[in-house]
Amino acid sequence: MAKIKPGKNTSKKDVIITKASSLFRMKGFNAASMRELAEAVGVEAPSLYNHIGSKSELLQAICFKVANDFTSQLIATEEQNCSAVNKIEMIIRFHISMMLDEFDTVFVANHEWKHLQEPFLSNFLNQRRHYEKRLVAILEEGIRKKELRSINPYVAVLTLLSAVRGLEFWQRHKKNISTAVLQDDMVTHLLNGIVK
Amino acid sequence: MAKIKPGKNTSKKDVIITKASSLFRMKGFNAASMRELAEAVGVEAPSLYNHIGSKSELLQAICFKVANDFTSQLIATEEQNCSAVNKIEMIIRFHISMMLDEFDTVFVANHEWKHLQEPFLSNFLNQRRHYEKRLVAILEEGIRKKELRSINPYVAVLTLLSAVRGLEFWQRHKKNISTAVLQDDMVTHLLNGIVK
DNA sequence: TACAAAAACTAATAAGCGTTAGTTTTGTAA
DNA sequence: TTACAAAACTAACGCTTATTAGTTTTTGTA
Repeated sequence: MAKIKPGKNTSKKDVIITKASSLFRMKGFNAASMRELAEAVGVEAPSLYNHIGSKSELLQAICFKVANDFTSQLIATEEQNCSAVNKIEMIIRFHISMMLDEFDTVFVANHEWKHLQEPFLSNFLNQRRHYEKRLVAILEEGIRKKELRSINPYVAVLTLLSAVRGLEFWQRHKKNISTAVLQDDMVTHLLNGIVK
Repeated sequence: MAKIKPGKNTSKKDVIITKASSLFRMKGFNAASMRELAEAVGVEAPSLYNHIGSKSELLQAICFKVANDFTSQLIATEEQNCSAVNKIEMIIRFHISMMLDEFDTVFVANHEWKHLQEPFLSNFLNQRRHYEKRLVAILEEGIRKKELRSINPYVAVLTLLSAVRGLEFWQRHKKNISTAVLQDDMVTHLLNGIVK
């Protein structure tokens, strides 16, 4: 018997993907072995293949789950009837909460996408590029409407996304500051830097 | 004969480390093989061991070179007789220029330190933690002297460092914007966000 | 020109990898 | 209780890895 039973709405495949996210984050995709993953799941390595197709498939599942989550949220934000500044704040807050709530998967998508195989690698990069372009468009709108300083929107998007990504280092300081303060301080820092 | 000769002041070991930086950045430490590295250098794999001790040693050389560069510059900055805001700007600009001029090595130090072996792993993390604490101290000084808003200095340091780190994605846009504009825009964005 | 050291080479090793094949155990429903 | 399918197991394959051993070639110097 497996030591870890999947719950009612959680297939064993989901359990494997969750454990893989944690393992890939901690050791990196290449350094994490299927034998280690199997031990974390509570089975022998070959048994994993009753539920998944390959190691690569696990990375694909993780990366595209994250990519789709971000894209969906962006669409929802674009449809909102509010100022560009408000939209940017919503997006920043969403990124922050994803970094905190879906840490393992977001981390893996951010760091290990490199090891995706074609055509998944190209797909993933295209999706990310497309996402960034839509963020730039929102910033350009804000600049046009004089809500924002006339900075280079590419640089600003790069700065925003990278700053939020940096929450991967947050684990260490979690105890000292509440996540509410964290969110507000980051939004303040990043928005004040560009708002007129 | 080796295809690539070391120059006057460049030992073959230096050539190997440079090629390793590039390879580790592109493929990751684990995915990059010594055979690939040897090919890049222009020899057979075992010949590398006439110049280096191990693959791990290469990663150590790269990571600690970068760590020491940053620490040296921080010391020089701390000794300057100027405001906290000025110091922060100097540090931001140094980080940006390192990201642009020493791209491969900084990238590897940022992404692949995980694969350092003990005691090097602990050393590296301690050095980084120490570095961050000294940045926090500079920010605290700025807040105390009312140069800066009263934000949480840990959050601000995290935001600054992460934003600058994000320049690893810069390669793509290099053609569109000059590095001077880039530097100024980023400094503006990040400093305006915290300066009173 | 001869000698010594440096650095290249070929061949091989042990270990670990993802994965497959074939078999046995387990859980479910008739 | 029997039968079937899902999922576990053991054993093993072919491949790649970093690295070592032993040998030959190249290089610099006396």
